[in-house]
Amino acid sequence: MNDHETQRIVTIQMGSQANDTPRTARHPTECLAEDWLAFLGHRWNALILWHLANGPMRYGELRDALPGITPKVLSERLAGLTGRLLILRTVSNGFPRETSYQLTPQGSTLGPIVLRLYDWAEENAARI
Amino acid sequence: MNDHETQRIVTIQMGSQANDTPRTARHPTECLAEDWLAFLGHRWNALILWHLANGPMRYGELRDALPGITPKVLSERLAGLTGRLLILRTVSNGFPRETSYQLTPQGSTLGPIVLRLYDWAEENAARI
DNA sequence: CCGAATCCTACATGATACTG
DNA sequence: CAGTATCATGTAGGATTCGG
Repeated sequence: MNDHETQRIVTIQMGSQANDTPRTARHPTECLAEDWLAFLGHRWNALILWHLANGPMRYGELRDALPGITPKVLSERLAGLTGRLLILRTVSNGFPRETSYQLTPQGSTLGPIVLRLYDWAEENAARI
Repeated sequence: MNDHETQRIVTIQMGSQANDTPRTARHPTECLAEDWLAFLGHRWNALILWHLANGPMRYGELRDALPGITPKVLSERLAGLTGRLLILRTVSNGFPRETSYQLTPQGSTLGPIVLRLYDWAEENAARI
């Protein structure tokens, strides 16, 4: 199993650098914002949330909405987002299988924040 | 060189991306927020901005304030932040040389946004 | 004091093929 | 349809050393 998207609890503000927690893909961080920025900075993650903001989507729909993403990476991202409780996975028991993903309440609250960043970028840094 | 650039057509309302811009991110993105998330998600970047929020700091001060960072990486980050006009670099002509970094107006406006993410994380995702 | 120049490794991402 | 399993590769981030 490939899990370079493990979760972890980070101490807020210069906590003791406890290494007893499972390490994440990158490096131990002390700041929650830093940690989430790293997570959201991973490719596709923010985009997936963006798409799901309009309502639930199936795996195939997401794949089609994200041209260039590979099934492996899409699975990884969905698992990561699910693990962080930003999205919810629902599987039907029919055939063919239908898996649906939708934002959790927490995932929804994240949208406006990213939106702010987007607005800021448009205003202040549209051209780098 | 990596030439298997998949062409993507997603248009979320993106800022046109100049190809001559120093792409610090791993991949070309179409969304400004996505791009900035990737940038800010790079290790140390947000933390450097955080530290500079309290006022100008010298290279050595930053290095000491960021335990574990190597001079190379610190230079890279400072260059990246400078290139994106988030911080300003000032060099004195004395000896020994004194280089000072401070937030630009744009860099300052970014702070509150990251703060929002921090608050969100504390509320909704403190324990993953 | 403030970096630049090398070298190195882990990880993030992708390509491709295959399965319940 | 909704994913795994392998395999490959660029690059981010770090260790170390040297220079102005």
